Amino acid sequence: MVLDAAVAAFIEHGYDATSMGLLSSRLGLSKAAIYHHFPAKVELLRAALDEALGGLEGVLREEGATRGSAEQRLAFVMSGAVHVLVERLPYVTLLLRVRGNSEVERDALSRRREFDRAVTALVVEARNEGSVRSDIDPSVVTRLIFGMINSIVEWYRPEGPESADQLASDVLAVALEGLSAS
Amino acid sequence: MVLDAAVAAFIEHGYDATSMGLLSSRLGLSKAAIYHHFPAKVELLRAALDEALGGLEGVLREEGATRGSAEQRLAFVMSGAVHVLVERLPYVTLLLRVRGNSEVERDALSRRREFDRAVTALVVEARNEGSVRSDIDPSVVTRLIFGMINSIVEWYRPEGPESADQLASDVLAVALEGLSAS
DNA sequence: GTCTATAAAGAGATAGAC
DNA sequence: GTCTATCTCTTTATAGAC
Repeated sequence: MVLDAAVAAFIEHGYDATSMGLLSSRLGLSKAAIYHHFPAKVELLRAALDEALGGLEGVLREEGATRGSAEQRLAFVMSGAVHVLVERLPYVTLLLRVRGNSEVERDALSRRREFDRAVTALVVEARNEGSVRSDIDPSVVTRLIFGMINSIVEWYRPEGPESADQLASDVLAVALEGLSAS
Repeated sequence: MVLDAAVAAFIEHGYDATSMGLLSSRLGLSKAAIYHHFPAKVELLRAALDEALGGLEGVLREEGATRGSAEQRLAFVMSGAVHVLVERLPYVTLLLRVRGNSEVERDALSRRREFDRAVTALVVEARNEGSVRSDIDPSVVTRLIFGMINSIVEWYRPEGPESADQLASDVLAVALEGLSAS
């Protein structure tokens, strides 16, 4: 598929630095043939980012994210984010590289910030509930935890030894209990 | 300074996508003037990456990283990495964006992997010592913790409310004890 | 140490044939 | 649905004047 090849190239070289020429030679197609499928380079980016954001936003709409204690909902969202990240790895990887250099990128950043706000609200709830530590600013906690989760795109490979479920469980353990023994 | 302006532009647009023309207009200099200071675009990248890697490698050479229990040395290295990251924020940010698309980038990635290996060895030591949990693979633990630390470049701003010392202490707390209350 | 001018190559995108 | 050919603009880098 054209989109998957494009996303792989965008990840390797960055969106701006990926030329339609490089893309066409990777696909074994002419540049004109790519323009038959997508009207402009930026539409490839838009489609990929929407795939990633749709997955993350979907987690917040699931029942596990809206029912139960704040602690349970937070754990559900963290685990759900890990699963989306693994299942849509290239798309989420690309999303995390976006810096806001065009309208499409700024729209994606805005949706991403909305997701962050929802998670921070959940951390605040869990904190008021007494299940999350109250000695650190909630937005710092959210950023650190999602920094940990998002960093998975830098090294996780689906064909490797660790399954998505195992990874999600490891992330939850380290995030909730830390790396200290017992 | 030419290098600082270049690094800021590389961070915003990506190295490959930053043209010497953009750089020259930001500096208020002609392109030819930049070539008087640096013989090629890639030398700006090399200088910036060396600044970041030198800082991280320096942490491993300090006394706190070579003396004391593995637990103490690991905490020192984590805290030291946070401080280097804050003090050399643009350089480290650029380092973390490098993907290995040229010889200079591959050299930098290789030095970064060497740093990672040293930290993983420290985690293994701390684990054998009984101070780090043994139910999760040490290289996964290292990647998650440094994923958390490295993600700081995405949001930390020196002019903000949190000092580098406060941040380092928050990171150590979340990394070691997790986000759960008590 | 900085400039203007320019070379040579590559960019995104389109026209029109098949 | 894919091609070749082409347009126009921008790219890295250099030459040579001041």
